[in-house]
Amino acid sequence: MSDHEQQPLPPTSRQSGDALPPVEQHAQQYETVRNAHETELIEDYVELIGDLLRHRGEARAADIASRMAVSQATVSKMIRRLNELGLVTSRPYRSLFLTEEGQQMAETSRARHDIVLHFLRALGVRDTTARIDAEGM
Amino acid sequence: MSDHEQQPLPPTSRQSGDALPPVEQHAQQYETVRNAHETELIEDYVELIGDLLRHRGEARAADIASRMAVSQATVSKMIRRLNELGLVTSRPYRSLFLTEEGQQMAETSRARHDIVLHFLRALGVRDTTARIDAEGM
DNA sequence: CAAATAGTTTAGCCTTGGCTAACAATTATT
DNA sequence: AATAATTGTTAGCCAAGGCTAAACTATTTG
Repeated sequence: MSDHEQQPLPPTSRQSGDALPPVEQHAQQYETVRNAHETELIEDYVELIGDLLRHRGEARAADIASRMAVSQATVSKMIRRLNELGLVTSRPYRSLFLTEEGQQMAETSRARHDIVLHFLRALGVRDTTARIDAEGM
Repeated sequence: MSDHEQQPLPPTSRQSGDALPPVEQHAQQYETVRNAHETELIEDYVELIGDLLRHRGEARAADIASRMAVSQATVSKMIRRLNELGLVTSRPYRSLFLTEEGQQMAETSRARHDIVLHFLRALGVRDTTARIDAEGM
């Protein structure tokens, strides 16, 4: 039983009926997904902070907590992380602010979000916002 | 400072230029995303096992490890979980198999995958597979 | 201004999903 | 059959992202 893992297919598109993709490619896909997931949450926080700043002028931990349906403790911890990553500045008991880098990320993230939104709406999908966000598209 | 979190907007679609969605809705979106993430990895494993079974007749831990770019120890641990969840059956040094429930999940997962794929290809996107998988769409 | 309420932080716990290293079992090779 | 190589498991570590409970700070109110 050592005839495993051979046949390098033609590099065309594939769907599940077809044979499996070559190992390296397959592997890289999963790796990329894992990496994406790592930054995704961070981006969500940053984007939300950006939104709060734009619409409210300030971004308090409590708001983030309720909008994310997460405990304040969790937010507090996350803010520390964002701080370490140089994405936000925070002084205790004050509103958060985004650094240059943070703003950059917020915009990118928001832009990506909006593209999907416009796209789906252009296709005539109605009142999708919630679901789109929800399903993490 | 207690004028926070008011104005319940009309329940139409929204994009980032607009005001923020009402808190409960916003919160629920994030919750749904979190839940989705929890099952996502599980589904990936199950789907891959299904694919291996279909295309190879067997699904060994080692193959999963290399295709997922993950250590064998990780796979081993995961298999234990899948077992507890009643998704696979496994005997040491033997191929894995999917339970009824596991097969169900594999199919659903694969179907979802393929829909996105067909969709994008119908739009004329070329050689997208890798990227699609990769970006976790 | 004192007390109550609201917001923030800290400490400590839990689960997931990774890892490496060491060991065990199976399968292949000589 | 003995040895080598491959495969699988176990133990123990780590970081991320949740949680609750308790302590502390600020703000609002009586």
